[in-house]
Amino acid sequence: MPATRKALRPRTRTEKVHAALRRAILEQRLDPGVRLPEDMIGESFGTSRTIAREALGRLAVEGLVELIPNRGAFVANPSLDEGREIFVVRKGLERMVVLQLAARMTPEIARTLQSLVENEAILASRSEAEAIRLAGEFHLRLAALTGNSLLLRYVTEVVSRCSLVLAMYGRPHSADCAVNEHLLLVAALTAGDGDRAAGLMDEHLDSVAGRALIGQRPNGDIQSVLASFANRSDLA
Amino acid sequence: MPATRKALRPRTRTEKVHAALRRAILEQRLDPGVRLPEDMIGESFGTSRTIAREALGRLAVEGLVELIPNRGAFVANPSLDEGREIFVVRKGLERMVVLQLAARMTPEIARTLQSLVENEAILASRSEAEAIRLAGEFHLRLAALTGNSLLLRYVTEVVSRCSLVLAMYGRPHSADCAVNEHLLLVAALTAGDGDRAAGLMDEHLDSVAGRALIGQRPNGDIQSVLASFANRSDLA
DNA sequence: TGCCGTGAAATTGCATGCAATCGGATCGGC
DNA sequence: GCCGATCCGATTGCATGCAATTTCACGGCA
Repeated sequence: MPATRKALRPRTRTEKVHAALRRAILEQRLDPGVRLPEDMIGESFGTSRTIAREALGRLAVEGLVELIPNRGAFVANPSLDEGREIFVVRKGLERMVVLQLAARMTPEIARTLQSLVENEAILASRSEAEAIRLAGEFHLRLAALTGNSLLLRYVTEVVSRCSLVLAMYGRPHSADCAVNEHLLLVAALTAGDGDRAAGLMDEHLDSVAGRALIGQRPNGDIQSVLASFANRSDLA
Repeated sequence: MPATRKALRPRTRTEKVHAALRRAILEQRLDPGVRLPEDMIGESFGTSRTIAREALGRLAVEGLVELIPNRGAFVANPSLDEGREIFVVRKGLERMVVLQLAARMTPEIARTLQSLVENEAILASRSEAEAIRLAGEFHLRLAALTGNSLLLRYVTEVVSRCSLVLAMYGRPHSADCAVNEHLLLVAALTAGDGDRAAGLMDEHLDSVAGRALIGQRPNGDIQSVLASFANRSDLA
């Protein structure tokens, strides 16, 4: 029974708020630089400040939130230079992913990859938020397939922050990934050609990052945004 | 005004305990798997459980502590497989470091590197804890010199966790770095030969990881260990 | 008008308190 | 003697309260 390993741990409120806030930031529902008062977050999720405070502290460790003592918490607001740094790291990490993957390619993984790109083409264009989420999803799946949990964690983080950077400095839709590029990549991977895959991945990421230019659009008030995320993370 | 810099942000107690605990774990003063009760930590640092709790939550995000809901916090206890995963990621990250560094080599950086290895040879063997700290220090400095703060953060994390892994599965002193290997590396770097440096770094890390074998030794009670760290992090 | 104290409101940092949950000891049944 | 149910102490999860700090508006003064 390889089904449920250790999955169903009792999640604490802190974990839920942490996860919900992360989603909200990564889906660009909370603009970079926006202030995140503890009171308001607690109120939005129906908890006390304590919970909000802990969640913010953890998000700060992840680099998604900036915590300034006695001043408050803010959605991370990376400079363009920091954005570039993040992309550099991402490229390095994703290179590891494809190399690892190509090295330990199996028919089963190959099949999984195939179905991945197929589904991607189908789900491609639904909602804006969905598109953003989907853009990173492929890369996350790839990382997950390496079986290296730390690598997955890091890739998750950089993919997240890259979409944040693109939200700030890219034009609209620049966070989207070209499906055909993914297709080429999968072809190289299933062929076990790690070097070629690494090259393709590099190009792919360059093409994503290359779209960085402008784009600015503020969101409405924070509370209404968080309300929708609070619903999703309702305790059963 | 007397040059009281405001650059020094006021550190919160949470941050201090967070940092102190991290040091304690990374210097192997707290053995992997050891339980970390909130009460005891708070007491050790002269704060309430609230602070200890927040610090533990943040350490969990960093992967240095495992947090089990309703059960408590434990010093991370990576399996041998997880240890290998961490080393894989570390090698990839440090490859980025040397490539970046070789690419943007300047006379000043070269000088810094030189003095780094020289000091290293001098300080090499003082105390056990110092040796452990020093082992990672060189790699951290390298990462810092890239100017990429995210890369630095990740390298910091993996170096930390690698020393933890070595504490568990390596023989004593296996966390130490060979100074002469560092010397060769610096030579390649200052020559701007990124590929060669990358190769050397790979070998270097393999030689460190290769020493993984056995080794087991529990530390005394937690409180006495934490006491020394509490002193260091006293608020001035 | 512009600048700089001054004070009040807002917000954070932290401690404490209480209910919920877990682990282990005890005890009874087989 | 071994195993499972039951209770109790220990510890966590979370909310609330209070002091400290920051922010911001106001008003005096040049």
